[in-house]
Amino acid sequence: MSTRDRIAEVALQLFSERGYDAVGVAELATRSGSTKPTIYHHFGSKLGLLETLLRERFEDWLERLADIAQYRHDLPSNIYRLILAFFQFSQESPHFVRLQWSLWLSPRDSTAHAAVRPFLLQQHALLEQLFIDAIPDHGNLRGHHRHYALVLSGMLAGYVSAAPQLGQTLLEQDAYRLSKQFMYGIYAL
Amino acid sequence: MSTRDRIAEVALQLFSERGYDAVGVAELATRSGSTKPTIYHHFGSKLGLLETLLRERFEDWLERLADIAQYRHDLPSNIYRLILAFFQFSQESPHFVRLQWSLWLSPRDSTAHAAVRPFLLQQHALLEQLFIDAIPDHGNLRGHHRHYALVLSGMLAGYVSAAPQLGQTLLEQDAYRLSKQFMYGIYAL
DNA sequence: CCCTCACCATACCGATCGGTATAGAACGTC
DNA sequence: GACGTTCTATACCGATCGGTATGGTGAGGG
Repeated sequence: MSTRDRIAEVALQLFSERGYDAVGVAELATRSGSTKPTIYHHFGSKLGLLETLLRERFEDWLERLADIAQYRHDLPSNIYRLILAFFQFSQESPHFVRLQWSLWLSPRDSTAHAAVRPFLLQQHALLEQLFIDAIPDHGNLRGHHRHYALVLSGMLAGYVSAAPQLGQTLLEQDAYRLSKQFMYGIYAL
Repeated sequence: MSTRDRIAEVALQLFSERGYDAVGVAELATRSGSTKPTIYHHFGSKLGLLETLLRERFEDWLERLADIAQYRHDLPSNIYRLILAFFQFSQESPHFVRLQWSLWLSPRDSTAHAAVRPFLLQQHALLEQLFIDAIPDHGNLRGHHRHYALVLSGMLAGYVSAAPQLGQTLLEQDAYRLSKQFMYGIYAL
């Protein structure tokens, strides 16, 4: 693994564990077995490091997500597969997932929030679009696609981020339960 | 308003807007029309200021919440009133609510997260207890009280925090919709 | 052979960080 | 009138912050 990639990985881990502001460039250098000049050689600045990190990770993830969120006249299947994907992804890359959600709710005017914001808006837009596309088959979604997108991502953020803290693991069975719960919540309204 | 209270208020606002780490004590002093020595006189340290702030605000809020979350054999009413309370509270004290949720998902090992953690665990416990108490009347909650508490607080955190960012306002009608959606999600399982 | 590029090592920069020392002003209470 | 408490003002501390300067090594490609 290249020095560049080692730096990015260490940064991802430390940022997700202690927060962007609380981690100094000097520590990133030593922990990745590298030096400050090397970091600035590759990423230009501390913020550039964060942005690069997020961009590279989000590219793959948003591509995956776009496929899963593609409406195919079976909304329950979409919802289930979405939730499952988030669960699996947070087991593949727990640091990245934790970082993304923590930055999502992090203070509006923080440096770090500004860096994720565009990606999270894209992600949110994918969810909204799913609900918009499903309107012809599910009339009671009309006018409420934003509401449902918010609820879904809120549910996911809270569940995925907080569950590990409470000793709860993310199982397929939970994904199934969540999707059922969410869908029946739609049918009923 | 006393100097002490002005400091606390300014701190609450700045912490919620830019984050605990990103706000210096010097700025808190000037913005509250006071000085650093005064801040240290009242709160001992920057962290002490945050802790005091959270403790005082959470005392009232958790008391309110405990009353609302008291099970009275009408779970839908509990859920609706809980959601409504969160909506109203985030209009009364938007800074505090934003701060609390952002710290909830903030990195596990950050200084600031450690300061809210006990309060948020208390809050979570109130929700879990509600679902536990409702088991005799709603058998399908059995074994899943933690699941439902997580979903509810996740829904609330995401909705309350993200909605304003997307230009969505929090209306009573949304609270009603959320509670219905949540309850039907329970009935169905 | 030479140039570029990825990298290392050390040392430094000015600015800001959290926190304190010192000294004194305004205040109500005994 | 002495006293504790709540402040203000100024100046300072060592440590750490993000970022840079200098000077170099070693490998790959034209």
